[in-house]
Amino acid sequence: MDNNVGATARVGIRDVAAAAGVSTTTVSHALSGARAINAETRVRVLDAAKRLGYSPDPRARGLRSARTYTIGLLSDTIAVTPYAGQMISGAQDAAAEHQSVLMILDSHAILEQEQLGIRTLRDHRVDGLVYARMYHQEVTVPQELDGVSVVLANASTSDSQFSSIVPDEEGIGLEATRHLTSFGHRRIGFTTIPESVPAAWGRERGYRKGLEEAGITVDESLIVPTSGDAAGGRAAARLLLDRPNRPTAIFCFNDEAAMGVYQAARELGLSIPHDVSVVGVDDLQLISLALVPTLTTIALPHYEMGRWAVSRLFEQVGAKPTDAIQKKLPCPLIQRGSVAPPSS
Amino acid sequence: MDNNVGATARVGIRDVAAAAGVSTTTVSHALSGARAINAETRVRVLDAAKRLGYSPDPRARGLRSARTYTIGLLSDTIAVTPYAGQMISGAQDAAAEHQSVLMILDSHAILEQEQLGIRTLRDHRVDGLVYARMYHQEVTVPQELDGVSVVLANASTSDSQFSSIVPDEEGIGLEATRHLTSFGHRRIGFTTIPESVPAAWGRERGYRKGLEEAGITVDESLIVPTSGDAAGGRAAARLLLDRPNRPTAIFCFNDEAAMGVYQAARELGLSIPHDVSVVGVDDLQLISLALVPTLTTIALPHYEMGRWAVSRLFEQVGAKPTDAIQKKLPCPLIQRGSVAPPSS
DNA sequence: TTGAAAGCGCTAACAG
DNA sequence: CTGTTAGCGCTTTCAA
Repeated sequence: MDNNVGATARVGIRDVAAAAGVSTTTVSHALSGARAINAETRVRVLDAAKRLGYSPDPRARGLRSARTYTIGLLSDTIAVTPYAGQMISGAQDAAAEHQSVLMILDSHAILEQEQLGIRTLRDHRVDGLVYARMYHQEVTVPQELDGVSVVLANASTSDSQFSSIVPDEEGIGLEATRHLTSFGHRRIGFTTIPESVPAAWGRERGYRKGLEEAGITVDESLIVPTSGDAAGGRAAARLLLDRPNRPTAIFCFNDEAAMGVYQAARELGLSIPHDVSVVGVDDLQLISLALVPTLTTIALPHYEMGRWAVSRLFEQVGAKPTDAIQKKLPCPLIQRGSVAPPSS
Repeated sequence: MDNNVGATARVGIRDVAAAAGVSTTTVSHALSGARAINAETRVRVLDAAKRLGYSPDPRARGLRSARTYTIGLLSDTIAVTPYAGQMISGAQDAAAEHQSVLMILDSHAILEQEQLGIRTLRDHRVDGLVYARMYHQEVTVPQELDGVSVVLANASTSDSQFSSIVPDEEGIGLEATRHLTSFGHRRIGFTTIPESVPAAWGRERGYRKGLEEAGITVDESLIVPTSGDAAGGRAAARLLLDRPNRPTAIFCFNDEAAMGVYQAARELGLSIPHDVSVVGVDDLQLISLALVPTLTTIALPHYEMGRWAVSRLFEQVGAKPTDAIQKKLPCPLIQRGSVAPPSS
């Protein structure tokens, strides 16, 4: 009866029911598996559904049952780095496995926008919410999220009721340092950032631990806090390399800083990896693969974090708050061309 | 009656109606403005709604009316570059202005995934769909999208019924070349990519036009197709710079290639911008701001494209196919440190 | 200017 | 194992 010209009317559950000669209830259950159905009947229904190209309207579904087949992703910034894309990608893949879709909202790190975003996502009755940060941070989950199932990605919180996933920052420092000591380096510089964030103190702790393991006393003058970009890395490297008894290797806070270290080394007439070895963090391939020599670096698992967070959301349905998991993800070291044994 | 322990029942339109002493119909209209309401009554309703923190359930709304307050964004890759984030960000901002939310789906450039994505987005009854590419391409809009309101972002198609937005590639080549000739350069190299895509032939056409404008005959040997990454740029620059009568400036297909040009120049003992000027395309700040000297480059307006596409979707409601707009966005040249007058 | 009633497409509760 | 009935929270007729 609803034969609009041009637009084919969407096939609904009733069409399938009619085609299969059963009630809509049976169709619903045959498709969802919510209750036992005669094998033959099921086949008939599934068949009709497939033939007609039927798939249920998630809105109607959600209106009646609790679920909307929709997951919210609320982050502070998605525009700046390639990380965001990977995290979104992981989250989306996990959501798809559960027949769900991602609703993405970026607060641009503005409180007001965040609250608006929460409101919007709540209005849409998302089944769960990933509260994500682009740079590993400690956060407090906004009150407005009360009653919503939340998992933190690349962020942690003191409130133990929330599941969260973050990179193992200490492990990053440890791996990088171990890698360098295993090549025989004993004077290893570390460019870090001045902010007191998990990435900074975690990596530093790992760095210290790695030196300790190798029986090396930490030389505090080898730890240089600067900005976490190329300019910062360049400045730090100048400080470290332009002096007697310079380090034979530098562990950089991130790949951008490593790029700056390359620049400084060049300016000082030092070659990488022959005169100085370099390890970065992030594996921003735009940089790590472009540098000459290519950069040995530790990859941050943004895809995995996004994926895990959403999967956790689904597992978490009906779980007690005490079941929350705080996960630290190990980060792989990608061996490339910027590390060699010390030459001296 | 629905006093669950812990969970506050959501306030619905009925609660507002009761509080304001009117029918749900009146509340609906007072909030949507769909029909005239007595001024006092309206105030009373709006007041009650605000006090109770009411906002309508978009699913229920969508079930009854046509709209879902949801826009789909289907792209080929969101994981690799920072572009994606900017495009998403722009799209999201535009959606928010229309009280809508973005549902993002990434096909990972796999046909099967794309079809699944379309299916999902259709199931969710998105009000419109942005069909996006991360690199400017010519595409054919999949048949499965029939009946859905579609706008293309960073992609164009021969089918004139679709609105689309792409960067003005010819303008990019023209601007870059003009900028260089305005500094007095007359031998200008161009590193491009071998693929026959709009970005390649568009920028080349602009480059030729720019030279022509300045009364310079094109030297075909100055046009070098390679891969559009640092390695490619490096190889191309070696070819261009390591010979007599070398160009005094190079226009690079993108910032990554420009990074390679920097490397080659260094290896050949040439300084930028003194011996060679360089212009890139993309303004990937990870690179353009990190290079020494900073890179003069042309920014690709991904944020704007995302934003425009979604805005267009909303304008388009009820428009005839003949109203479709194919837009080319001019791209701003960002002047930084890599261009100077030729030294010779 | 307002309200009552119907119904969007589905699933849950309640029969049988 | 299956069907009938009710109703999720809204907006849209239709009627006053």
